Amino acid sequence: MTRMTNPLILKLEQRDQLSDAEKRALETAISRVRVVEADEDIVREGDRPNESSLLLDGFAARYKIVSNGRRQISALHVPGDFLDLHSFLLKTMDHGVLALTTCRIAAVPHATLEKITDEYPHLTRMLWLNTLIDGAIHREWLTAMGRLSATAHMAHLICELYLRLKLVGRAEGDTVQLPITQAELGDTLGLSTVHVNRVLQELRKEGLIRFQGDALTILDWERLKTVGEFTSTYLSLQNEDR
Amino acid sequence: MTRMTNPLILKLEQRDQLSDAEKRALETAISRVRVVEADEDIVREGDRPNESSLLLDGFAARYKIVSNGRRQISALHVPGDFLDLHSFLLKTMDHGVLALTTCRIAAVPHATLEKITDEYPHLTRMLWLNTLIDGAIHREWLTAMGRLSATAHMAHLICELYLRLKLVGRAEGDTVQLPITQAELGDTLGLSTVHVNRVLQELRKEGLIRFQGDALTILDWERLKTVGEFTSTYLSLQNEDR
DNA sequence: CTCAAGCATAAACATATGTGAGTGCGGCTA
DNA sequence: TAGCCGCACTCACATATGTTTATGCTTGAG
Repeated sequence: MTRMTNPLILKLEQRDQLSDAEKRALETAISRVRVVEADEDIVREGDRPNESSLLLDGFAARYKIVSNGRRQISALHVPGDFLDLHSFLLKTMDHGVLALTTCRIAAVPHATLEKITDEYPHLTRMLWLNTLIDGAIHREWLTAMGRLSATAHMAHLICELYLRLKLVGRAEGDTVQLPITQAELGDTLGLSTVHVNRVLQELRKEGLIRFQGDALTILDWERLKTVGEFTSTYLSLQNEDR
Repeated sequence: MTRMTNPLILKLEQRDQLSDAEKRALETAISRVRVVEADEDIVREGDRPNESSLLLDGFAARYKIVSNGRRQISALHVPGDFLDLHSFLLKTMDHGVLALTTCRIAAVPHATLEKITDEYPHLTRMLWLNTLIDGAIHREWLTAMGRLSATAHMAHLICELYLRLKLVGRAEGDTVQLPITQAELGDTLGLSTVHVNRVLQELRKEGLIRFQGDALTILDWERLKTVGEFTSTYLSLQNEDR
């Protein structure tokens, strides 16, 4: 294959080996690729998709709007992530998915996923695993949101995003491109933009990060991890039989 | 069968029909039943279980402890819930599971689960669905925690627990038994016990609930739903082909 | 080259929720 | 029957974070 490796395969192979047949099944599962511009919806709350979206390039967020227009982002997605694999079985979207930047998105028909569950038990487990890691991240965010200070929470999120981006080859040394506004960070952490700004400045003043434009640089990984009480267990980065 | 229906089957059949063979496979998947006393750990953080725990009776919570001893509960479980089905594929527990009351727990060996994924594709999808609903609940909690007031968040939680208990036959009219302390509610909502107390009193004063001892009564479902901005979509209560 | 838009930043002030230290009730247990 | 313990509940006070409003970059459109 001359084409760049599918980032989903990159991500799954981090967790367990895939056979050639499984990789082929994944590659051929993609029915078409489309581009969604920044700030557009990729899937809407209430939709009943008959395919799931795999993010090939760009950043996306799952979100929900509550009464007075406030928004909560419940997941941030990087290349290689499925945005709504869960819609295969949950059927109705209980939240929307938004492109934070221009996104390249592959469609995987639910009929194909069903066929995979019939014919490839191990690959099925790997897709299931993929959604379980999403769930583990949700739990970690709950803990951070409920019991960490705003500063610690932000440090935690930065640690996670840095690792996840590195995993799919999106880090250059200690730097990653993170094209996300402070307002979006606020919606992710459950904070106001003003407080996001305060907290980022604190992390900068402490010499933990640099964040200029979209370029986020980790200046002191160990201390950042300590401040954010970050341990990577929940990301299941180990390669083992699944 | 003279034995009372397995609450897991009750729960799954709400979402899609199970064949007799699938039900039998589930029933025989249970290797043994044990009892765990209140306040004891059912699974510990760091464990690598070779079986998953199905809650037959009682209340349990997934939790995580952060530095200064603070605790966050990331999931509350009622009969019929799997407590750590995810450990089948995630392998290492990134959080603990605690019995809130005396619990009857069935063990389902991971080897049996693997066999199910090999032989029963539809049942596999139903188990996968089960973990996806856990994930949907996590996202809902994130939204409530990040963007709702403490009062609304509490109202939301009460709506959810009432529905989930009703679903497995644990409601008598508008009343459910909810044996959970205010401190535990605080660890669930990310609040102090003092504030939990304030918030519960407000809901009582508003005539929305009664909460005496363990008996929680919904006095005004519609207004409670409004206050908590509650919609049940995320619980996937529809029966459909999956 | 200019303007407008979006974004980061700032300061003053407001408030929801946390903290610490207690009281008192009800139910076990000896 | 007494005493203890866990738990719900209170009050006074502390503070992390939100709100409002404004300023000035930077960048892209025209």
